[in-house]
Amino acid sequence: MTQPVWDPLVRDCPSRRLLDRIGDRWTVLVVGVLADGRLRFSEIQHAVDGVSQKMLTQTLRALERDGLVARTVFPQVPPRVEYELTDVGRSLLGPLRALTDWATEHMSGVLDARGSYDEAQARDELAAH
Amino acid sequence: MTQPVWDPLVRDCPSRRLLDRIGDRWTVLVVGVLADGRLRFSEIQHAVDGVSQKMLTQTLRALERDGLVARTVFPQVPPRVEYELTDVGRSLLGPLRALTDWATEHMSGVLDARGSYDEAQARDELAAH
DNA sequence: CTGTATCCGACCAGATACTG
DNA sequence: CAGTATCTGGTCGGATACAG
Repeated sequence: MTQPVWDPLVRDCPSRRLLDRIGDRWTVLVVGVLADGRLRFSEIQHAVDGVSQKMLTQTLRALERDGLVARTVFPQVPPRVEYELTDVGRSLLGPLRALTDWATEHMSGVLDARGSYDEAQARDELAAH
Repeated sequence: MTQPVWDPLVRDCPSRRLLDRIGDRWTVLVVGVLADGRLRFSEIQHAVDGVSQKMLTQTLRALERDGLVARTVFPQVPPRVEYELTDVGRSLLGPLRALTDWATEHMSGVLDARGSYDEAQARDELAAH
């Protein structure tokens, strides 16, 4: 018996590229803050702590290109640009929430496991002398 | 109203670090091929197309450190090492499947959106001359 | 305010060679 | 078979300066 559920992931490049996008450092966070509604560029930057202007621009462009985020420019001075999730973008919220829920639930357990592993490593290194 | 669901993601570093791990290039694929059961190192490498020995080792070590994968060494010559998901590791399969299902379902739409966006870009660049 | 352009350091990942 | 060690090119991302 093979792994039918995972075949697309392993063999099929297109779906893997989608996962690559989700995997980057800021995409999930940006989609997250856009979950509630429209936001201006500066509002997103403020909400996603630590993101640089360059990275936020790149992330939003990629999301727009993939049709997950809609960009609206208001012809004003100074400029006003607002971003919001499209229907497709919103459809990603469910799966993403499943992941973050898992992370929240298992965070402490994983952190403990890391501690134990690192302790064991330290002991082994000492024993090597 | 704030974004209560996403606050942990944006502000809480530990849970973000968990997502960072999932976001790397090979973790999801390795967890995927281990979904069915125990596998040897070489079997995993064969199943996950394109992964180098170095990256597979690093990925498996990280998963072991986090308690998502169990590593069993058989004291033989030549060595035999088997990997399998722990209970925690298996608990990640559900959320992961939600994501891959989403990717499969929306793949073509996203690809179309990319094509349209790139076309529009090309037109704009031509119009600039 | 919302970008774009450029430079540069840090990290990632592949290739290769070697070991128990 | 299952790693470790090292080198190196490429990419990511931050800082800065500047533009519309």
